[in-house]
Amino acid sequence: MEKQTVTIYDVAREAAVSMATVSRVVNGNPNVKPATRKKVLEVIDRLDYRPNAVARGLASKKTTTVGVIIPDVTNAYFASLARGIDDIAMMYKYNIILTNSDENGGKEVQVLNTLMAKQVDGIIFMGNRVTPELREEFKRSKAPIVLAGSVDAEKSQPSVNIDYVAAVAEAVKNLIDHGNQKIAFVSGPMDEAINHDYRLKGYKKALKDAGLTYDEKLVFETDYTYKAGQALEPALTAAGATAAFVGDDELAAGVMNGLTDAKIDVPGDFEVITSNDTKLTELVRPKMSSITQPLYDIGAVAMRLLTKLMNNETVEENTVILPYGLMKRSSTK
Amino acid sequence: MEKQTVTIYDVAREAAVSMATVSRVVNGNPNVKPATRKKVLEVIDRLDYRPNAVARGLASKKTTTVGVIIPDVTNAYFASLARGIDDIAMMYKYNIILTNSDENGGKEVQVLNTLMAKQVDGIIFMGNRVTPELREEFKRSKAPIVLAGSVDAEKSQPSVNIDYVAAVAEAVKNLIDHGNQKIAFVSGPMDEAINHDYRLKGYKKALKDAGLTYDEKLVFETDYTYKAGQALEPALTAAGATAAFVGDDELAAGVMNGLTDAKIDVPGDFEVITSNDTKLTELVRPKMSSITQPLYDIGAVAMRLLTKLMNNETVEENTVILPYGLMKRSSTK
DNA sequence: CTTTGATATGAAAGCGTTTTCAACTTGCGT
DNA sequence: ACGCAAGTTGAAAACGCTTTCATATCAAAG
Repeated sequence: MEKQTVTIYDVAREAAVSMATVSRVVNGNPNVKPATRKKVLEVIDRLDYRPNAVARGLASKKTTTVGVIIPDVTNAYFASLARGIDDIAMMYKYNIILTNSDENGGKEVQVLNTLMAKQVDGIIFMGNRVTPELREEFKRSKAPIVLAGSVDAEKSQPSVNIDYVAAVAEAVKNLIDHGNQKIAFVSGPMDEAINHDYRLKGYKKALKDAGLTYDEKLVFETDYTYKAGQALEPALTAAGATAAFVGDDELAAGVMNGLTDAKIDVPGDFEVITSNDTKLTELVRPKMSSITQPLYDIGAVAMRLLTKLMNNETVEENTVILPYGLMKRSSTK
Repeated sequence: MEKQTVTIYDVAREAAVSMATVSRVVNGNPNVKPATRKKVLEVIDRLDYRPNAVARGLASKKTTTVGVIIPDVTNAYFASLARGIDDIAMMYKYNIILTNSDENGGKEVQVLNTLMAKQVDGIIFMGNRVTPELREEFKRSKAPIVLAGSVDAEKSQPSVNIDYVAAVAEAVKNLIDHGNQKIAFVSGPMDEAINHDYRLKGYKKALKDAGLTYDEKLVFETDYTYKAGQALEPALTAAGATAAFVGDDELAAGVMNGLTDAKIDVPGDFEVITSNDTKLTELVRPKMSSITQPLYDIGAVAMRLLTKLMNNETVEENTVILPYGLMKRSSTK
């Protein structure tokens, strides 16, 4: 009793027209006499005909599906972008194939290949470690690819981001203005372009602008986890830091709570400012000051840009920079 | 200069074999002489041939793609499930089409239809408001559907969950054991089966078991947002509650912070216990006691179950109940 | 009534695979 | 040398749609 599928052929027969005509009414082609359109529509309704998107994809070479490579959906920052992406995708009648990469180069290459095999019309990539192999695969792709909230030092692809170096510089300057001389730079893996080539640069710039000297001992490289942040307290104190810029909100919550647990008052004795302005910043006490980013919009704009690219529209600027801000909450003075 | 795609036909020609043979080696069919397999493999490598999954899907009627309907990726609870789903999917060579529904019935029906149009091999549904129309669509689907971390009062579909009523009952009992007489039940929308038919039942059961009477005034229905929780403090105090069971972690963080901001000591003057055991419970101060759920596993097991269903394997039990626990942290005595 | 330029329609060729079925080889036992 | 089963291969028919191109149809113009 396998459920029977009704095809365009069945509709054509019942409506006494050709497949071509059925196809036309299904696709809203205007070259159909209203009377026959009505007739076909009735049959479609009666038979409950639903076009097979796979067959459609094969015939038209368009799948109305885009691939999205995300480090980890469980990360609030990327999840927000993903939401923006999906909403705009839906608005333009696309669906999203979502895959977690864990920023693992091998997995990324593999995933990219299966996405291409599935003939996605475009790809949105999130992740800050664009390896040469990956860049090679990007080039090979016939589907346009845009980076969202992610940078590639080589700028090999269209992308949408904020100005990370300016944002970080401003955040750090803020800390400096509060009288801090020893400001820690707490970062995720340094082999990620965003940390090494952008945030760190912003950090150094702020230091330099203020006449402070850069001290490697104030740079702390860890992974993006709450635990890692929490465990950082002894090292932070030992280094004599009185403030910290942190590259991820969950990580920042960790360092803040670690500090607090060690009876160090935030922001009284130690200020911390974070980067992503996810919901988390408001949930935690004290609330965390943060660089603000239009998270949802980064995703949304990236997807919008992708639709243009898929549509072969000429696009004025391939790398779009969205505005950032600084939100003072309670983890800074 | 449109990039040229190489097809199975090209490979066949170059290797001087038939398409059928190429297809066999690509699909690992053993009925191929090692020598010709080698020859074909070489050509595939030389031409960089990549099978077109869409054509494959049309011919084989399998897309190795499953649809996932999620209320909101931005919600930590569902995001965790999604991660479990994707990992297992990848393990079984499936991809995920992810769509946010906002638990909106109309959107859900529509999304379900496009998923079916795309010929997904199966569907995982998250959402606790299974409307009759939706149930109707479920039935119509030829692809198996399993609910993950979501209940349908009618139990119309395979699903994986924890025993919500027992879990909530235990959590509330815990509060009662601490001497609380007036325990608030803070819940998301009551038209969601999980709230009305499960959690509330558990709440009432615990009350009854302890000889306490159920008081509607202690039931607070809101939406699942931090703000909503935070705004609840006056009402909570007015009702004379000294403890609360909350149905969502972000919501719980809101009520806790609202209480704290109003100088009400948690857990000293007011205890709160939450439901989902997401990361959030650990980030917030005091850390929140919670029902623990194997979030990742709920997703993973749901996906695993789906693979069996898609494979027409006979499955012993269609509705699987995973174990829950109670984690005492610092928001309860 | 014929011509003409839209406007509607249909036939059929793909799209790139899988799969069925028949046919062809081999190796062996006798 | 013969017969046969097992192992290999290819031809061709799907799969369900879009799209091109030719053919009809039709209203208005001559």
